[in-house]
Amino acid sequence: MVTQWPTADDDAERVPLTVVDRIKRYILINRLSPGDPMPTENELSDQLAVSRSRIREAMKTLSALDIVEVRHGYGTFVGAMSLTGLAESLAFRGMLTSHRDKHFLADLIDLRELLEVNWAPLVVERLDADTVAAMRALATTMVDLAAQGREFPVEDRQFHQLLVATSGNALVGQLLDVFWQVHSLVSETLGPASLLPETAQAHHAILDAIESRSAESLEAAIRRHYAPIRERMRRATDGL
Amino acid sequence: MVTQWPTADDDAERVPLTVVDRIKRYILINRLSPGDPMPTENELSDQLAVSRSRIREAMKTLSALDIVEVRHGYGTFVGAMSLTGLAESLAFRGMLTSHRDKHFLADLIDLRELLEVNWAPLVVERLDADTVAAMRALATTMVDLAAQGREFPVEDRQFHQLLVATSGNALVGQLLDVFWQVHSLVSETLGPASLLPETAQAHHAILDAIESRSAESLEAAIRRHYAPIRERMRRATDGL
DNA sequence: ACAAATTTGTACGTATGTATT
DNA sequence: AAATACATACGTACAAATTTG
Repeated sequence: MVTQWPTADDDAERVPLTVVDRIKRYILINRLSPGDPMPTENELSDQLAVSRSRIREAMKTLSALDIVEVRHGYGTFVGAMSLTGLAESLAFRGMLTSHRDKHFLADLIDLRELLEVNWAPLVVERLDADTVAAMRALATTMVDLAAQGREFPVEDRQFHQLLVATSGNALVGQLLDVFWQVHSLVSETLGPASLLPETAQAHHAILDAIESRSAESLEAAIRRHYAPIRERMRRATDGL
Repeated sequence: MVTQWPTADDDAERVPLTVVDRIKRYILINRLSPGDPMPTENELSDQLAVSRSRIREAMKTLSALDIVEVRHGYGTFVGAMSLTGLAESLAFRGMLTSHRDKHFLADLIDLRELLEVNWAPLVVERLDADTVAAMRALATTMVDLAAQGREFPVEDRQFHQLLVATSGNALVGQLLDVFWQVHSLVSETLGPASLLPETAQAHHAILDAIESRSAESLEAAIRRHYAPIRERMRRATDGL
């Protein structure tokens, strides 16, 4: 097995592995995949020779990182190792510090824009008509909702997921989705939404650019999409 | 049993908040900052009317996300909400799946390169001479170590931290550092390092480009820096 | 340097709630 | 509908670590 484990040189300094690490090692050694069942807490308690409470506390840690997934009354399974923990941590950080630290949301928006813009050439080249049609429907729904003064989080999130899916980089897709969630949660604390129609319309503009097959237009459209979002942020943080 | 959760100041909730959420709410409401002391486990157990084991399990979750920081025998404090949880989760995902899913490390490298390249113009414009000198010293150390066949993780990490610090985007700096850690950990499982001299020398080339004040050269130098890293990855995954 | 006090860490037993078959 | 397997919850006792006097 690849997992390096006490190789002669560290028996003086040898600190016993934590329960968390031993459970991780169990998953690694047994080559488990996401979704595979883990031993029950009682079995782990026996195998690792620690109490149930210790196992449970370790499972809470692993579960927070989505390394395991606990299904109440049924069992524990290897998790998908998604970025839900990052979302939770960042969202809390944003809610706690965005009053004092206006950079946080700004940095987040900059990152979102940068990552989306970066794949503009690829998107223009590869985005297929069906996906564009689906995105067009979402954009239309957004405009309708905005006209009624309603927000459109579900549509917006899915739109951006489809946009970045073309990149072929799964990690970026997951990261951007996390940033979307964090932005959505934190911006709620800044008061009611504003500039809804402008934001909704910006999605149509993005699709127009894609259909015009111009990477430059797409980049510009994406940047324009973030303008009203930044403007809203500016208004909110100015009023401190 | 369920002893109705008795905090009188908020009762609009249909489904009772989890212990984790109630502790988060405590931090939010009391406007605590990272480093501020939390109540002891016994106090929280009394205040929230749940057993200490429950409190401890919630603390494990919060601690995994660095929302609280627990110090044995001393107390619990509000955490820095760093990205350590992300690093742990991604590193484990990489170690578990990189054998089967070669995209993971590739996506990670692409992201690192993209983020560093993006701020090349700013770096060329703003990186001060002192920082460049410090980075030069690091690069020289790297070359020396490489010549002895030794690796240089500490120097490499610090080099890239200094490089991206210029961006002014703290979030990007933290993310890149996480990616560095994950890459470092996961690539260990691919076998011994290779192409060390090339990689070390690439850092000098980056500094040369910065001193030549050309954003284009810097971008090219950064991309060349990642070439031997990708090459090593290719060799490792080809041998599956 | 020592000891006491405080606080988190570990263990275990028992009872209860919950999802699946 | 019942049985089973499993996670959730509580309480107590003691161990280990850290600060403070």
